Amino acid sequence: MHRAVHNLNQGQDRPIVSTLNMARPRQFDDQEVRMSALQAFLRDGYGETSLNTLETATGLGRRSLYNSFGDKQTLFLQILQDFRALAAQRYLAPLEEPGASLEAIAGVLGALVEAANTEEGRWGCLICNTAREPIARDPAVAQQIQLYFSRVERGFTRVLTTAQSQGDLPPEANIASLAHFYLGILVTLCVLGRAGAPIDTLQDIAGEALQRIR
Amino acid sequence: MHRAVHNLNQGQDRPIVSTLNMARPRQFDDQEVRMSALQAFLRDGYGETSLNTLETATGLGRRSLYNSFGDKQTLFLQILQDFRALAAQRYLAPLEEPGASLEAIAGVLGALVEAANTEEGRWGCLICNTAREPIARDPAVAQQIQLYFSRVERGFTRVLTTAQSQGDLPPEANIASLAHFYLGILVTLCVLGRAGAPIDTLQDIAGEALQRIR
DNA sequence: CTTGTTTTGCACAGATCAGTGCATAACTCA
DNA sequence: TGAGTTATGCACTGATCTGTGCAAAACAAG
Repeated sequence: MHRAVHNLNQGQDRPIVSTLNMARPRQFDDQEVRMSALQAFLRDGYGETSLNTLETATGLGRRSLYNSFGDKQTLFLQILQDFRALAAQRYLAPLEEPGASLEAIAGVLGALVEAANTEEGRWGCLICNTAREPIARDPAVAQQIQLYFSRVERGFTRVLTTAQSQGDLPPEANIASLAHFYLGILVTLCVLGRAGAPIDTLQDIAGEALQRIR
Repeated sequence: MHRAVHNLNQGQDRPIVSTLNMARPRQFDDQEVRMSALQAFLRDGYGETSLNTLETATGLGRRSLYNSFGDKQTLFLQILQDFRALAAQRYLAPLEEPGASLEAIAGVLGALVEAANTEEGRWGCLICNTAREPIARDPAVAQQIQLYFSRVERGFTRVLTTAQSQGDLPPEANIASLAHFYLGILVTLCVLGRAGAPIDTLQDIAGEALQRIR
């Protein structure tokens, strides 16, 4: 059924646990396992990802999953954090660079459209997906969603503000309003991508949205 | 537990079944039951709405549910159709009136923002919600989603086209692209509403989006 | 090799899931 | 009232769910 093979302790053994008398080492890499679990959660959502699915996705037995990551919800919270960091690095990076111009917004939207070309990219954004699940009513999960959205909004706000101060945006432009707007565009690109909309549609949306600041 | 009381055969008895020798009549109204089930599906999604939930939501026993509507998936398909009709009537109506102007678009977006003031409106759009669920991989469900999105897009296209022909839009405006854009805005309003975004945010998004044609 | 520690596989518990068989209730019509 | 028909309540099935107890496996250190 599920192989727990991997390569045993590939590379150097990291000091996972700081016990004096070391025992049986783990047969997996924490990071890899979390990435595999992320795939599963992206594909099926929290509620419909069973532990059996997680076992086959990660290659671990459920006992190892529980020992290492706690129960399903605890694991999911860790993975939400992983995703936030990953998405920030992959998509929000241009937005958060020190001297980012308005082009950074085009960069973000373009990257999202681009992502819809890959199968995994079609699975959407774990934050947006989770926002529509019952688990989103859990306070800790809701906080993760809030953290991500406000980070996105802050990124847009920063870029728009500097652009306005440099004369790339008219003084009467409403920065906060535009930031909300582009957050909305980001969300819809993820959601429609997941829904299977054709790339052209996504491109049109991004294109029209960018006209707002051009 | 669950009451199957209602009022027995309220109003005139509709000719539900065309049998010569009538038997025990149903103790519920089909339409009401489907509306209650819709609430449940909106709140928890297809995958996480159990039959127990449907029983308490509708007030019926599961045996009656199965006899009258078939299994869970069949019921859900009927309700997807109900929702399409309901949403079209409630939100898309201004868009589909014969002589609709650009103001109709503002009307649609405004109505969606408005809906986020109610608790039920916060539950989002069943189509958008379902698009993210594993059940959306079912062909019949996918078709429902497709039908709704294309109807929305067609509505926007019609209004934009007539507006352009009347000089309310510049001749170089790309109608198809704008229709995609407003479809995207519609989706993001539903999704962010569900995600609990403040009304101001939704208003900003709608407002900025409308600037594109003003 | 022995001892100590952690990981892992397996089987199980208890809950919940969708769906069904069947007896009976409830009604129409003659 | 009685016969015919449908709706409903209840208990049940088999599958699947999350989570856990326990013993054996796998390693480190002495």
